[in-house]
Amino acid sequence: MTETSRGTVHEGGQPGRIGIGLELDATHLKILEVLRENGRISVAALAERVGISRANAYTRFEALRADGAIKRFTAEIDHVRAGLGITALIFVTVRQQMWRQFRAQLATMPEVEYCAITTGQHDAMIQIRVTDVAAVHAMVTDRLANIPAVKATETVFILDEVLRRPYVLPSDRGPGRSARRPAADPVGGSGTSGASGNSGGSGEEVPLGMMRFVGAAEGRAQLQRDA
Amino acid sequence: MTETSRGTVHEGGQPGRIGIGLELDATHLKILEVLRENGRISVAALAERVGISRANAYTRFEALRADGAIKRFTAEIDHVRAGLGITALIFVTVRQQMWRQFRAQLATMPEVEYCAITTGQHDAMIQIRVTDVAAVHAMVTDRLANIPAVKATETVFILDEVLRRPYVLPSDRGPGRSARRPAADPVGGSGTSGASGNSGGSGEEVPLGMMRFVGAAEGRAQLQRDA
DNA sequence: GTTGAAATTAGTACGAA
DNA sequence: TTCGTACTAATTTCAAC
Repeated sequence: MTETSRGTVHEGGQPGRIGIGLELDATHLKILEVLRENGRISVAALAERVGISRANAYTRFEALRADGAIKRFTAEIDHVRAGLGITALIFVTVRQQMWRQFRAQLATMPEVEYCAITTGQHDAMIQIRVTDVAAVHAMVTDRLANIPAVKATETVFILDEVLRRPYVLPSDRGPGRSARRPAADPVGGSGTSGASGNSGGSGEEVPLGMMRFVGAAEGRAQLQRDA
Repeated sequence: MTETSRGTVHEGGQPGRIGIGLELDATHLKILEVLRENGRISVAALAERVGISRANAYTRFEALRADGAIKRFTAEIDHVRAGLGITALIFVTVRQQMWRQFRAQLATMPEVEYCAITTGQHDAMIQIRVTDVAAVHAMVTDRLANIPAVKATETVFILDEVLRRPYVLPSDRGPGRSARRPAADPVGGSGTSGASGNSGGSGEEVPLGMMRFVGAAEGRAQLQRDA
């Protein structure tokens, strides 16, 4: 995989605007912490739980929303009860120069809940939720296989979802740690963030160098525009 | 992998109570649809958008919540802005009979956002969010490798998150489709839901037979109790 | 960044269709 | 069941400090 998503696919969006839009302090993180566990809490109650005034809470709440630190509020639904009892992961190898088409096709598949571009053996991983096993088969052999951008797939079933946290926050690692300042990690010496000591663990491959990580916001915006 | 999560690990929870707790009709699904996109909408506004009375909306809203069809409300946070710019997937091979320990250890790792038990080459997939690449390395070699239950790992970086839908619903596939009644899938003939025609697609392995799919609710409850 | 008071809105209870 | 209305409690907004 050589061509990732950046630059080639994302023609929209200001290229310069990547970094800082709002300095998140400890109070902001505390707000996010509460909101992540109870997205329907009133701002008044939020203020009380965080320990700030109502007006302050409103200001910060709006700032976080406007800045994009809070993307949206959503309800977590029990897919089994909603009728989608089967979950599967499909690892896709994408033909070069066809990422745009691949993304466009993805947008037309409502059973896809999540899609990420990855390093490693495959190029992308998609997670689907469907009603029965036959639907997985149909998805892979009929819908995905018919996309020219898809070179190969590998499917795996999810037997159980052990854990899903509503979006991890840096404050989870311990109190008094501001965002944007990673602070010394619990390891020993390798604190030279970025492309520091890697490879050699338990068989992971970490091709450092041209890796431009994540940047989920842009990718998501792009796709949602197509959808 | 022989021992999945069911029966061995989940000692809590009523075994008989798996299925129906509430018949979801079209109105219920419509409510979920709205709530999934705007978890903070007022019940009054929800009623208007769904086309029912406020009183009815309150009743159904509470029913969905009590039944568990709505698990919780949460805020989607931009992890990059929150200071967690690196996302990685770690595929783990777990030593037999040690699932319980593996789960317990997972609960102590705040950087883990998601964990699912899978079929295929590996036994579990976990998704982590951290501040830098070094933290991934530390996670894999120090924390995971030191768990006896972990036999091997394989790490992959997420370069871009193309799509994340706030929980897929069956109604996404088309209007007028009730839950719990899959209806004929858009494929041709293989409508014999359950263990029907599989294998032979593009290289996926589907070991049917003893597969007991998903059941996410129980697993999650179990882990959250430990955390 | 905080407090307090007014206006609006949300949540509840009840009777009728 | 679902709807409509009236009542009560809470939240949001806006003001001055």
